[in-house]
Amino acid sequence: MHDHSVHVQCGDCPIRHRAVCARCETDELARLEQVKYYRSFQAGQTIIWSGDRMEFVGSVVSGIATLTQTMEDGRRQMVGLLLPSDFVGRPGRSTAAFDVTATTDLVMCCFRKKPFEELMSTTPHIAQRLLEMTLDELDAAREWMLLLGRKTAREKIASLISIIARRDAALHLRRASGKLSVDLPLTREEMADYLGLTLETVSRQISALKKDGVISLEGNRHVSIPDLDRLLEEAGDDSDGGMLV
Amino acid sequence: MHDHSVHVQCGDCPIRHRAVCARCETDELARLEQVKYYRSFQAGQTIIWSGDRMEFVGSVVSGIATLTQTMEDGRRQMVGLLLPSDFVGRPGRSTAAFDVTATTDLVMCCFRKKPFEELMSTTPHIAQRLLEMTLDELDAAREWMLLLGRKTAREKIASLISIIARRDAALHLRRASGKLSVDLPLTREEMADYLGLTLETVSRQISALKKDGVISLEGNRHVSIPDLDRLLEEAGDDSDGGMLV
DNA sequence: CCCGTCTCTTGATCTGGGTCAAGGATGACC
DNA sequence: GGTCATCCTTGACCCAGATCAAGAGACGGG
Repeated sequence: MHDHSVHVQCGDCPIRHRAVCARCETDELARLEQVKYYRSFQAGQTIIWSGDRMEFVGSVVSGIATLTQTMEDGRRQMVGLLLPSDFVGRPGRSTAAFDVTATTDLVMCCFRKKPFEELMSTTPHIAQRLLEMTLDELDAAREWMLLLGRKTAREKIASLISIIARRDAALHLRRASGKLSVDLPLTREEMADYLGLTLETVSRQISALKKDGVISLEGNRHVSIPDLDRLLEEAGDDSDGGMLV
Repeated sequence: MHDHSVHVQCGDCPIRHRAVCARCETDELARLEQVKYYRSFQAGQTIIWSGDRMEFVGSVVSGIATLTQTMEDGRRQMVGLLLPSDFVGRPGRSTAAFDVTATTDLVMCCFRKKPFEELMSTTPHIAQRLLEMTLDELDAAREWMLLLGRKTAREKIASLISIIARRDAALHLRRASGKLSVDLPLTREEMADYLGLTLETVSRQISALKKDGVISLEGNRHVSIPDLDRLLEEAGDDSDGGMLV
């Protein structure tokens, strides 16, 4: 017999806590537990190729993965950035529509798709939670579309930094810890793929923001933000209120 | 007592057929029927402003609506194009994230949000169908991101025409009717907002595609496509197979 | 039929970001 | 500490698409 409270805590598997377990019942958990497994990937390794048959869904436990789309001539656009606790996979679809790649070493908590779908069809909470998560992703994708279609290179960079800062803050529940700083988990090239720019332009605009005192760098990947409002203004977002800190 | 078969047909209300009724039961339909109502909008009228409280969900019965986002300085990006049978609204959210505007005269079939959500929580099929629709939208948004971030103006125009042709074909179940032709339901400016371009560039690229024989125009809004494969090639999509015709 | 309003086209010019090219840092490994 | 590979920066130049501007259709209303 499973101990309910242990399962609600979910150990090192965020999906069960965040996506599935909120108001779970013991036997559902037991069934989930039976089909759950972990997979590790090395930095740079492709997890799923676009068009592949997908036989699992899951969530990121640690590390970072990206969702990208590539044209025949090599032009590449990132269409999703997966941080720990983010969900991957589409119940009801048999093939992947995009490449999923680990950009750092990565651990995922996976569920075989069939049993997961069966569970979903018998447990309304799961479908509802997934719907909520998918709607969040859709909103994020639409903000991203504004960025890609209408923002300048400088605004794109400022937006990316504030997006990462926000997700970071949400993830670590870090509160008003004085100075705000973020580690960029992406190379310049990955940022370029995220933003629809070239890596040279990314580099130039980061240098420009640094020169203008909007951000400062310690090493290539660590950014401090002396004035968050200033950064948000540079990002061209309409007032974002107290999302951060 | 409701006649089940009538409700499965759904009369003039596509949501009930497409989103809700697939495997419905009589009493669910009766409950839905009680909270269902129609609203008409004139061309150009704003249906919902971003940030507004949203007290209904629904689907487009006839006409066309757009989802747009606008920056303070007026730069504008379309982030959704709603054709008949498309769903609007986010169960679980209280405020709208984007402006919804009728670009033609429009009829929507609406459901008050509260009862719809209650129905959703008691009827697994509804949440599952909505999840499926939302995943479709997310896929479309991600294709759109590739277009916005990486395609040239010419590719963007060719993509837009093929997207509209595809949706049109799906909608009207039109089969190999000889020559392929589409009505563009958008002004040049709306196309520009869709594609992240200016209206002048849209006009120029349409002229160029016409000059090169990829499309031909009858009037400003009606496009014929002599060679679909040629158009898809211009759009830069990797092989789309027999999605059309 | 004329008038005003929208929508669309086309031309001339400008510029943000792409492209090409050359190094400079950084860090892992021997 | 040296070597190699990866990542990043900066400069010079160019071009696709934006901007500014003028005018041509299309169309509904009086």
